[in-house]
Amino acid sequence: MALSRTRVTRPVRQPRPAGDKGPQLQAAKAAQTRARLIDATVRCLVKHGYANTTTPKVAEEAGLSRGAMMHHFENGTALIKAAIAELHDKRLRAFRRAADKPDHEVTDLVETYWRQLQKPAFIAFHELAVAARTDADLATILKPLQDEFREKFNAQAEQLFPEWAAVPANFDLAMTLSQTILEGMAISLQTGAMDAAKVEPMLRHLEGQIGALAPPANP
Amino acid sequence: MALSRTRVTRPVRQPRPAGDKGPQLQAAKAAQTRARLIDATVRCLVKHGYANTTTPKVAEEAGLSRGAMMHHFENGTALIKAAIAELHDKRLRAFRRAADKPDHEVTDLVETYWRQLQKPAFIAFHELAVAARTDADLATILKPLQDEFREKFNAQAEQLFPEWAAVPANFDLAMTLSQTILEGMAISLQTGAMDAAKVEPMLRHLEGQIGALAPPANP
DNA sequence: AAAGACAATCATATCTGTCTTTTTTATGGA
DNA sequence: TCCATAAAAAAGACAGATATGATTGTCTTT
Repeated sequence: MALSRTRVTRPVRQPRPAGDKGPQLQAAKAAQTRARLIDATVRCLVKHGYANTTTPKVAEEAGLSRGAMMHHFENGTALIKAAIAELHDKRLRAFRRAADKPDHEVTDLVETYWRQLQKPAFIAFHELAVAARTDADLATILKPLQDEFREKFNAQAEQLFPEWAAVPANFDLAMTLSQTILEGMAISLQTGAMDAAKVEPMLRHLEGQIGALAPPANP
Repeated sequence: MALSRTRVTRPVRQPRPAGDKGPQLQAAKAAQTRARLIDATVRCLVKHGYANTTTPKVAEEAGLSRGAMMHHFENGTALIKAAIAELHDKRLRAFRRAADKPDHEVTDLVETYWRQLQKPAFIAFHELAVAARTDADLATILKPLQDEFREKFNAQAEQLFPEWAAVPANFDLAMTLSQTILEGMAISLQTGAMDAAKVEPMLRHLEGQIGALAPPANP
């Protein structure tokens, strides 16, 4: 896809004619079509990788003509931006949903996040992250979201397990350790750099580590 | 770069005229030029990523015309193959060199491998690994080398620290743990998914973990 | 009738592989 | 020793393929 260099000349956006209530039913259809295109983009990211996620492929995946696609997204960059926002929200929603369940064990966080990492959203996001390393424009979009995710991730955990507040250094280490190991394993599995048989022992070891870092239990 | 689909029709290569001893000095120059092109390829992988590592860019990076380049490598695929082989050898050589030094501490392995992961070779290799996820031809080339590297990596460690043979399960876990954490951190740093300040604590924690998994010391 | 949704086509740019031409280098005979 | 010549190295030119953004046209909804 390779984001086209940011334009300097901004196309003038026509202000809505005053008194225009705007369309009603077509708006719903348009939103649906946009969603379809965004979904198709994510699927393409997973199937073909960022570099081979081209506008014709996305259009075909969505079952639309390229022209129709360009009607909803003025260019490929806009489409990618929308897909990134959708992925980001999806990751946050999945995480929040998991946090809303009662009876949290510390190891639940590990299991939950590990399951999340198996889903397409993470694969797609990693594709984007790798591409962003050599694509400044993409990095500009992605970086704040990465930071926000990590921030909310930590905040969520902090709120879920308040007893860890007594050992902030341990908390920090446990979080970094979990993220590094789980994400590292997910990527290694994807790229074939790791044997799937080693996953289970690693998960158990990580859980043990977190237990060792945990503050003394309240009786 | 996107490897072109493997050709079925092989261009006929003219056999060397009988009795031809072949060039002597030019062979050296050719090898040097080939090396220059391979180096340029690796630099391009690091600078522009796999997807944007095009034959014109490599030629420019090497200070050669594209025609000259195609003289040494019949197509882009051949160039990538050569670069992969070079990267693989480089990683193995660096590792073997480190192993040849005397007085090994267990933590030396951690430090040594971590330093290796900072070098361009690993970045380039990861670019290839990610691309290989959605490029079957590239995967075919890469997979055996990844396996071989991991195999030799483990064999090297096994030979360097024979006392671990007493606790094979621990050895296995320590190796996987080290590889996952270190490679995971290296990637996270590259993709901006991790704060550089967290690296040191993680390294120390990993070293502590390895110490805990180690067999009882010989008095 | 006006605007939105969708489709088809066009012009441009870039990468790729192949082919042809020029320059350099090596080597054997005069 | 010197030069003629053939092979290697390097450069340049070309056509095919594909992606992109923009333009134009058609049908449907409001």
